[in-house]
Amino acid sequence: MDEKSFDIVNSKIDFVMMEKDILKWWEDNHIVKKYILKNDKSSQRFSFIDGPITANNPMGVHHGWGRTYKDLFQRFKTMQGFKQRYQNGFDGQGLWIEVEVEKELGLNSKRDIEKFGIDKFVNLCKDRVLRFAEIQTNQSIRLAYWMDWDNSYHTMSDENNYTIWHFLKVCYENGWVYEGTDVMPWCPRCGTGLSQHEIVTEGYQEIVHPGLYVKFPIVDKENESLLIWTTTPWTLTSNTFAYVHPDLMYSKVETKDKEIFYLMSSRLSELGGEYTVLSEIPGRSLEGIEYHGPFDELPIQQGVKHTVVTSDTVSESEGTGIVHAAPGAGEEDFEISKSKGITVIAPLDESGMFVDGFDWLTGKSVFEVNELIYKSLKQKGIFYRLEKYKHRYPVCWRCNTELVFRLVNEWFISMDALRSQIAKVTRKANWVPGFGLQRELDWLNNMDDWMISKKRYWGLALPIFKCDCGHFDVIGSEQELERRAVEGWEKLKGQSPHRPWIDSIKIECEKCGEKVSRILDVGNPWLDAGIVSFSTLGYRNDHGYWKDWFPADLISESFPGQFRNWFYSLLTMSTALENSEPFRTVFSYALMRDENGDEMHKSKGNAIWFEDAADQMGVDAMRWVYINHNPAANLNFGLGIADESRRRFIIPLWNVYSFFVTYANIDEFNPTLTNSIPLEDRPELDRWITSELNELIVAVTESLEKYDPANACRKMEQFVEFLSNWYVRRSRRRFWKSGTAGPNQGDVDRDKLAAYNTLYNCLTTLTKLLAPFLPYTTESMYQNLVRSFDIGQESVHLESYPVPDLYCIDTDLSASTRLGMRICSIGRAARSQAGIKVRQPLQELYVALPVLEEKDDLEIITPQILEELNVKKLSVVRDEMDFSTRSVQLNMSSVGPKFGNKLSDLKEALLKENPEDIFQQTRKYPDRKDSELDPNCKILIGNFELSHGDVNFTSIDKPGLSVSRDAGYTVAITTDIGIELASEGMARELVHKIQNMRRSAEFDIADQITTYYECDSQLKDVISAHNEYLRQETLSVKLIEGNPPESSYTENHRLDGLSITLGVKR
RNA sequence: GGGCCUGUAGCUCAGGCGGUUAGAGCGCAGUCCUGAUAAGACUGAGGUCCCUGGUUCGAGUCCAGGCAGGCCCA
Repeated sequence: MDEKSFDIVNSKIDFVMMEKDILKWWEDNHIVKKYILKNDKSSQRFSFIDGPITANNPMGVHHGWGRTYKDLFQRFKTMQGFKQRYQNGFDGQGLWIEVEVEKELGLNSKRDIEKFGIDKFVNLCKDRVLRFAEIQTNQSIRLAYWMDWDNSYHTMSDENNYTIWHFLKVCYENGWVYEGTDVMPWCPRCGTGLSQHEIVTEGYQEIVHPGLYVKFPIVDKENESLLIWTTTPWTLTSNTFAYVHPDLMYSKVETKDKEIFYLMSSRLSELGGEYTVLSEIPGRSLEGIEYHGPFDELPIQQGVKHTVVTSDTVSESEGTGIVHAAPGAGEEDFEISKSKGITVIAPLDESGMFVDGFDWLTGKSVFEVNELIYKSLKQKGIFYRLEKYKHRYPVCWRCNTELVFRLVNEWFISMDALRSQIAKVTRKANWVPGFGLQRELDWLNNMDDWMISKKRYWGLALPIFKCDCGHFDVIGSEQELERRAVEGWEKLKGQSPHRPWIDSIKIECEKCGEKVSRILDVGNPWLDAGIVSFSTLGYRNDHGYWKDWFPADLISESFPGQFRNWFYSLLTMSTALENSEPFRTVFSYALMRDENGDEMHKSKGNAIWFEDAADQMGVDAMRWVYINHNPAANLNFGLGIADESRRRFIIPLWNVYSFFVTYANIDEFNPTLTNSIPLEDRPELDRWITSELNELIVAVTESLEKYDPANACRKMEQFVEFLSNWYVRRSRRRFWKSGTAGPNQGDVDRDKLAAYNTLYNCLTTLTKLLAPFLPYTTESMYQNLVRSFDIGQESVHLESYPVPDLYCIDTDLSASTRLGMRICSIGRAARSQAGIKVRQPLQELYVALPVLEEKDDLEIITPQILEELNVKKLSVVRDEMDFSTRSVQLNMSSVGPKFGNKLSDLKEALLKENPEDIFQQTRKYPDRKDSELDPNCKILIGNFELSHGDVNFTSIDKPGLSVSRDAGYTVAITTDIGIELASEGMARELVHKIQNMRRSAEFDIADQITTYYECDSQLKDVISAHNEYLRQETLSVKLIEGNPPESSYTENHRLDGLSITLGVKR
């Protein structure tokens, strides 16, 4: 005899503790390793490429969201038998890391770093990355994110950097790499330019600047000036021209003080005092006018001729309509100066200090000169007016320093040749959600050339060697570097290809033979992440392997930002190298907010740390929240929502499981015995839930394959609701009743065994179906349900994903059951309306259906409705006149297409008819009261001829019944309770009381008892009439009249005003 | 200024092809259950489906134009 049984399931389980136990069990038994090797021999592959996580801080819950998706899809494919790589990535080069290390060291400028030592600094950056990579790894393991953690890639790895070199070499060979001068946003604190990517969104703040009005005296005209306006007084030092709109009108005005100003007619309100307009001219008439610059006395301004030019970029909405231009300090000014060939003065060094040639300003910071400039302007008599001006202005996204615009030399990849090609490649990928494609194309259209250089320390060493003769070279590999190195190779040997070690290398210029050094710039970090679909797959050294895994079947990241960052760099690099899409599907999702919908910020205190969340809500509850959410919408996340998901889904699931185990042990159910009941021999309730289960497998599999996991969650919640609130509830008595389901085949109750077979199948299938979603809960259930009997795989995560058995799907049964549930719901409403509780049996239930064909559906489910609603008889009412007055409606979906625009005439005609007459026209034998529907009937309404499907009948209830309606269904119950029914109701009430007493007396569920009663004769009659029933329901071997003995558990009760003393004894 | 997304119950959100009386969860009100029990179930009250116009016999759904919010880019 088999001694095995299920472990008792605690229905008040502490999920967090359970998860920690499971986690330890996985570790002790090396389950992750086995999972990763599970499909090693499989010929099917699924290539997921991980977007590297910045290893700079511990994970927050928002990382958990994205990583849950990554894990979900990989687990799903694993269970389906696909071989995968499971490689996680860490992003570790760049300014993010530098800034944190600077903070740790208390450094505050590039000079500080250089004094500290670039080599030490860079090593500390590497250390920091490794430190947080380890922390994030452990956090991810807690999330049950199953990756090959010993094989994570780092963007700072030699291979990653060298593969970027290769990419740059290809760009170079195509002539796409160039050094450009540009005026660009620059952070004086960090000493580096910011790329377009970095400031477009996060990088703006409302800042108050001076709004300064200055006179530019016109050469050779007494008292005549252009009036200009600027918010950056320091740029006046580098003014080389001014510009006006060619077509808009400008006014020449005279003030009280006899000064003459030129400014745009629509901006005259900028003038302080009274004035007279002398004349009006279009802007182009001002073109060529020469004026005295505001800082002509500075050495750097010597020989600069200042003139007015035109440009249609001049705004009518601010300033004076005459724009002062300092092309060395303003983007737009620079563009215009380039096209007109005007002198450019670049005033600032990389820390924002004035360079030589600015006399008393030289060496002063751009942030400390405003007052001095006002003073100087006043001395020269050209200061006009100063006010405050509030506007959006770019700041450094890391340190919040106001950016300045600065003329710099930077390195770029030209996008002109690539742009349309990238767009083609972009269209080949499947974007989820769909609008992602449009977003990406939009970005590509607007994208300038890609600036790839940064004047910092920790990052990709750009392999560009630029000679004084003007020639530059790009090195494409470590071998090429070694071959070409004429100096410094020994300094790099044994080090990673980073600054400062690589800076010692010199090569020989191909053009002039001079020794050439590498430019000091490091690379844009999106190069680092964009190359991973090559570098991590052995593109350079194992091309066959790369071909096996490229392009990725899936990548997944949050979409804000990634269109212009990772998605963009992946697409660009893949297009340049292979003219191929780097991924087939990109699954992206929105932003996480706090529970109130506010942005999470560390400083605001509403950010949630991953560990706190895991320990408070449990990982599975978190995961369910994540997956259950529409990824395209922001997720408002918090403790409350996780609790809700646990209450709504995980606990009901657990309770069903706990219920099953409780009774399965009592009845010695053993899943390994071969005595299971064939499905076709099981009751329809079993066949129904099995049908639903198989439909669920179909739906969940489809949803995951379509990357719509939230829909899978909805379906599973619906199923568990069905399982718990219909299947188990309706089946309870089958589990309670006597007889076993165990090994003694002799007294096996077949109906009971069928119930166990069915529920067991539902639960074990669910654990597999849910394993990718809730890895802990399903493992805990699986170990008990399956492993307790030494069957199945070692872990649920080593199982195959369930495959539907389409043969089991019975849509008619499904429709019947749903109809039954609906009728019960309406019936309960009718009961509650009449104030009669379900325990009181009632005589009859009348049902009227909106569609007569549904009568067949109803028949199968009728016994269950009777039991559920506790009524003796159910009648389908065709003639609703028994309890109501008839009315008729048109069935629009069938009558619409038939009659089209004559429908309003038909409606009018219908109003004139008697609904009862119309009803009779649909009957086979109109003169007989219970006549059936005539399927071929013709209904005449006015001039219209309809068939029975074109109309629906409904009715209004009569007294004597309690009637309730919903969605076209009408249900009526009889409310008369005769003596018989009342007695039966009281018997039920007694059962209920005795069962409560069993509990209070702390008897075991299966204990047989003796029950004593002492009461008046009316109740005695009830008890004797229902003696058998009472004993069965309460497991009472004997039912004894008389006062309960001392040893029994005793209570006094009142039933319908009658008193009774009850005693129960084991 | 251009592009994209969103607008449905007090809150968070579902609503395949246009079709009879628009759904769920939470919250609220009331009731039940007590052999899944620090759970659970049921019933009820909540809707101008952002507005206007159009197409159609029929629009939450399709089209156009607004309004509001969000995102992306000038």
